Amino acid sequence: MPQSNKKSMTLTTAEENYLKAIYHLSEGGKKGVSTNDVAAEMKTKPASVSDMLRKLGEKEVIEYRKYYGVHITDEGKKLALQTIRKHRLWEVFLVEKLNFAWDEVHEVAEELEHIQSPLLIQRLDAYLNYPKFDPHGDPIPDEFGDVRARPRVALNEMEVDQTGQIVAVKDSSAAFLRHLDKMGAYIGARIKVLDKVEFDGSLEILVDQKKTLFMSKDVAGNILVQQS
Amino acid sequence: MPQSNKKSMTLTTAEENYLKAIYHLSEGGKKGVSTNDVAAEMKTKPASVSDMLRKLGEKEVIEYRKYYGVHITDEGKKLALQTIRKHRLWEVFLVEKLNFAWDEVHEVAEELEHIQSPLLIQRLDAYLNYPKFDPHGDPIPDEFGDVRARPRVALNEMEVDQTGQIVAVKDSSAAFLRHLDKMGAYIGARIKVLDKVEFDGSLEILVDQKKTLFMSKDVAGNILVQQS
DNA sequence: TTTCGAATTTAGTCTTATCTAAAAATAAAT
DNA sequence: ATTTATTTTTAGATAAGACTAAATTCGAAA
Ligand SMILES: [Mn+2]
Ligand SMILES: [Mn+2]
Ligand SMILES: [Mn+2]
Ligand SMILES: [Mn+2]
Repeated sequence: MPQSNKKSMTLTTAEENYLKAIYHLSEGGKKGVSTNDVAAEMKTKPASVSDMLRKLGEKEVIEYRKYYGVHITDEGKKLALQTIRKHRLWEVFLVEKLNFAWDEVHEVAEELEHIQSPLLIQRLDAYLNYPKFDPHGDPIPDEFGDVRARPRVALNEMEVDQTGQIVAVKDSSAAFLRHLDKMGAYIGARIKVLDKVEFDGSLEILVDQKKTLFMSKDVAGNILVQQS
Repeated sequence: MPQSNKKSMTLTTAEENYLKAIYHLSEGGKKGVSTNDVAAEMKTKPASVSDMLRKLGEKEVIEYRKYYGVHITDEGKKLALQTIRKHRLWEVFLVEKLNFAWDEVHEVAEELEHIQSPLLIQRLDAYLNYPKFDPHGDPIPDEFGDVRARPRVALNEMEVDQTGQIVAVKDSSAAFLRHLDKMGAYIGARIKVLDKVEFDGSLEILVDQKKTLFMSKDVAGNILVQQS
């Protein structure tokens, strides 16, 4: 029998991590998420994933048809967004209050997001003054799982002379973030595309109307801009 | 072979909880801690405890001789105090920053204490301004596991006319703490013993030179006072 | 339509942490 | 010094979450 999710569905830490991965892999694409994709994202083996998918299916947070990938259910989406909310609120706390660098917060938040206490999150949210975005520019869902997304475009997609503001990064790895720090790029920076090099697609960018810098197409592809 | 604890010994969450329990049960008494005592403290069965003791013994954080109870080792004491430090720092955070009541913090801190991040604790400590005591008056060990204990006596042991200041509680259960709130007793309150009733050992206490209140011997036994 | 390679699932093993029931050891009482 | 009562340990089971190796299914190519 399927789990009667009358009231509250409780997930283990492992289940929360898998569900979050599935949610993220679902974003954009309408087609199901494959076992291999989940395994890659979670750094586990496909066999382990199959097992977990069965369990998540029984709990009705995903729709699971063997061999055909999974779709997240509404209930699952709500739970995933709750975990994401907690993750991002903790990241804000670490950066704003404990002076962590933005490349130091992810691993710790990955643990903190599993602390079970609605009161804690409610109070933390208030303490942080109800932030709308995390240190990487990602939106923080509200307690009902609603996210207000900003329209944004990858920097490498912009044309010469277009302007905007860096609002987020696609890649939150420490290596990438430290590279941005070194270059002098940061969330909130006003930018203008000065040139796009034919040869390798790299870009020349004007930052805050004073500094110009070059970045590879690859780097620019992981910077998200709100155009203006 | 015993775990070569050359450098850093890492414990699981369950192991940390058991070790903390053993540490607390060790305090005061010089004789070993019994399997049954640990089982009672951990709300698990003695059979489960035996298993865990064997594991903790192999990791050399306790000295384990079958049938004769356990003694915590120096290494074990250091690790237990580290977990206790984290627990109490988080409790301070919850009360001071997130406005939790002192009877609401224990369960959450019981989870937060297992987050693995030396940087996090170091920063949290600084953010809280290096507190020396938690919301229940218990001392917070420093990063080397050193505790500076205050001399203190249970309120029911005091004589009539003696004075002092409430500095801690022995029982941190929500029920007891809420009772203290209702009575108007709190950490830091200046008190004087006005009377000790022959009949049932209950006490009449003057609080902050203005309010008098009656409390049972049982309640007084869980209030710790620094005499003056 | 058959075949073949990749993706996926199943089967079986391992570790951690718990339990119940049974056996063994210790401590206490005759 | 035995016998008993209590405590503790062992044996065997279960559940979660991972793995490897083997079997199965799917879909694309021939
Ligand atoms: Mn996580
Ligand atoms: Mn983030
Ligand atoms: Mn704990
Ligand atoms: Mn405390």
